[in-house]
Amino acid sequence: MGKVKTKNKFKDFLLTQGLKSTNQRELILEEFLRSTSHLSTEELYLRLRRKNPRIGYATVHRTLKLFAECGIAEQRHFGDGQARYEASDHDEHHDHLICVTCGKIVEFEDPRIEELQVEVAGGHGFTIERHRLELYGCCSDCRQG
Amino acid sequence: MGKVKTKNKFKDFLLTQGLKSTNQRELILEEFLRSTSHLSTEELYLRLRRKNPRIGYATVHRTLKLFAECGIAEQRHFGDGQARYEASDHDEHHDHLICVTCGKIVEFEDPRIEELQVEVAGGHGFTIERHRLELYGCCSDCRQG
DNA sequence: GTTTAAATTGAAATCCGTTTTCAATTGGCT
DNA sequence: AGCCAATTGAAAACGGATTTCAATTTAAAC
Repeated sequence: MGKVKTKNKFKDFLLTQGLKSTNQRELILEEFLRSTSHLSTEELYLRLRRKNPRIGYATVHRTLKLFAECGIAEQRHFGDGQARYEASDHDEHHDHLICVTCGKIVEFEDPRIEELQVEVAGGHGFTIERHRLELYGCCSDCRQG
Repeated sequence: MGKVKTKNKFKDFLLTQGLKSTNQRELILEEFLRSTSHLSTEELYLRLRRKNPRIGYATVHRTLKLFAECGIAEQRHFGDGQARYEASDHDEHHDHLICVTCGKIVEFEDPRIEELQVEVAGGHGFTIERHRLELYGCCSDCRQG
């Protein structure tokens, strides 16, 4: 989803929910979209502080939750105890490869795996609502390739 | 792995690490093995309290970490913010189906998925060290089947 | 069986990310 | 401009994990 489209979606969301457009919300969305994804609240907060010291952690936190609620961002957990947010492409789901050495996060998608998941779940009488697949390992850079 | 074997493994671990065999550690392992897996520290602590009020949360916490270190238990996170521990079968890895309605946790294993994971990771230059696959959905009981 | 040094215990304190509180400020309507 | 509700940010509260520390227990030495 393009940046402009995302911004419009957020604006619409605010309108329909009776919420207000504020300078902070615009700045936070701007920075969120500018940055490489998978940012923690803390990281985004620090980036914003550099440019505009008059912005509070609580506001960043609340705004990220709004993004998630509105559907333009998704919350993730990669086991380091921090919540991270990524811009959501929305229609297409993807999974993650995480380098345990440098922390790099790569997104991937594989329909064959998805299909098998549905099959396996069905075999246990489950219908899948969502899933989480994370592969932890070592990237080529860190294997001195 | 049988209970007796597991207990021996833990005893060996304590010996080789210069740690001590204590009544608490025995009680905790006993209860851990008795219970259905995927217990949180809190849950295990409460169960132990019922039978023996003279056992502290900190000790349960520390002992579970010892179990993990020793290889007889594995720590898991299913997104409710609590760490859970399950007895490890060790050689064979498995993944989880989680019912979002009743919380039931079912283990499964699928070599075809594992294989595809290795393939996909390789395609991105990654070697896999471990992975996490969780399918969240609704079980047949909860679909009033 | 005593002694002794080191490990263990549990209550309470601390940590750390998340979330809430609340008085002051701001947005957006009339 | 004036009003009311939403928003903000600093600080407090929260919740699970972890550590501290004095008292206790273990097990090896005597």
